[in-house]
Amino acid sequence: MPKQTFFNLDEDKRDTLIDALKKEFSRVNVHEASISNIVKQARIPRGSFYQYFDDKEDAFLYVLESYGRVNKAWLMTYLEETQGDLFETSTRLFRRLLESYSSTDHYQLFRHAFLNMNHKIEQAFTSDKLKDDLQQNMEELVQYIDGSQLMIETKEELFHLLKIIKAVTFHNAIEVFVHQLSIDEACQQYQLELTMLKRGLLKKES
Amino acid sequence: MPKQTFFNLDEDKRDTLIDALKKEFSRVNVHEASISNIVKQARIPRGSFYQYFDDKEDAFLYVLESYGRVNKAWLMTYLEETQGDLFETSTRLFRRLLESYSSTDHYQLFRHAFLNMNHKIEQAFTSDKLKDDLQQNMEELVQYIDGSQLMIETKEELFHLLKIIKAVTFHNAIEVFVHQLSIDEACQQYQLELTMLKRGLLKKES
DNA sequence: CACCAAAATGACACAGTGTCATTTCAATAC
DNA sequence: GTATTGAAATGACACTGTGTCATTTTGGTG
Repeated sequence: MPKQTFFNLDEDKRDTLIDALKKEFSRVNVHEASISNIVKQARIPRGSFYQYFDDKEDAFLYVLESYGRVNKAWLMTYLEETQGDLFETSTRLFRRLLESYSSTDHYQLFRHAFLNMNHKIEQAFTSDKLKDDLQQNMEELVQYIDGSQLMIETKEELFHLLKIIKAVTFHNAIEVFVHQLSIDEACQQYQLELTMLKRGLLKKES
Repeated sequence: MPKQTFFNLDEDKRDTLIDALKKEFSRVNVHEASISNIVKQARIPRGSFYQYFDDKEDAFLYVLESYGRVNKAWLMTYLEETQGDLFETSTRLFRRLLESYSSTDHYQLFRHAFLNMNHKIEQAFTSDKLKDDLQQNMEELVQYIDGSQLMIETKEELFHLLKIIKAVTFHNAIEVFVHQLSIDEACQQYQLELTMLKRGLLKKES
């Protein structure tokens, strides 16, 4: 966490600094990023940097955090917007996620943020806090889903369904961010895979 | 890639060096690892290190590579052993994967290798080389699966099924490696999720 | 034994981090 | 208007670690 001094900074100066951070962390990864570049860009003396942050890592995490909030928001939206068709919602949000990450100057950083997100969401998913949140939303959610044609009955199962969807989401997103798959293609694949999930793989006795 | 000099080294010396690399890269992550430590441990002069490797990264990738082969092997085994029940096979191999990664002195390194594996396998999955391999194995595989009770008919679908399984595998493995979930619990979850996938989520008209 | 290429060696230049003694600033008291 | 004081700013510098390179050693060959 940045030090109090950082938050005491007047807005202009802080913004300049944040911009410099984003620029440098977008240019290269954390370890190649140089504090010297940052302070040069932000036009602050070297010592000041350490007045604001513990170290490079600290600054990086701070910047990352701001994108982390996007993810949190995404997850929340996900839970809130999930009405009607769970799968349709997923596909829509998947596209939105990809597009929001793509339409930015700081692609590197976003990419990083995204890869990092896995850990974050993973944490969220395993943290007691979110489990509680889930528990609370569960009742409602289960209503929706029970109302549709899905075979989800217990909270346990819903939890695992979300986990599977998340896994598929993540892996398709990786293909976009790491392997340059086009968003359209990714969405198409994603949809296909969700359909398979929905339909299941066992042959119905006919 | 290490330089030729490295491969010319007599076995003893090379092994000592490799041990030193593993030790250092197990202790901390690549960026915290220090070449000074490595050469001290391996009792070679600093300059020699650069005779063998371009830099730290190069040495790291070399060591990682050796574990990478485990993954490749896993993937191959996966494709070969997949007979009878695809899902049963997956569960068995999932456990084997976790256990092989856990039972080692170089846990850090393994963890790293594993997280890295995602990229690797991802590459493999999107590389033309493996796609060709898959194409070749597909015909056979489709026979097996067609023979069982699964609704997989086209190569496309099989490809996506493998992708989904991989995604679920990876995410459960993460819970073990990053979030310290026990292997038994992970396997249990994994099995449950595969069952959901198999069964599908749409209510059958009854 | 002379010669040569490949490999070994370690001193050193260089880059980048984090510290710290000192200075500046701004708010409050008198 | 001036003194006081704590927070913040500043940049020189010590320190750590990387990669280079001129020099030495080694082992093989004519």
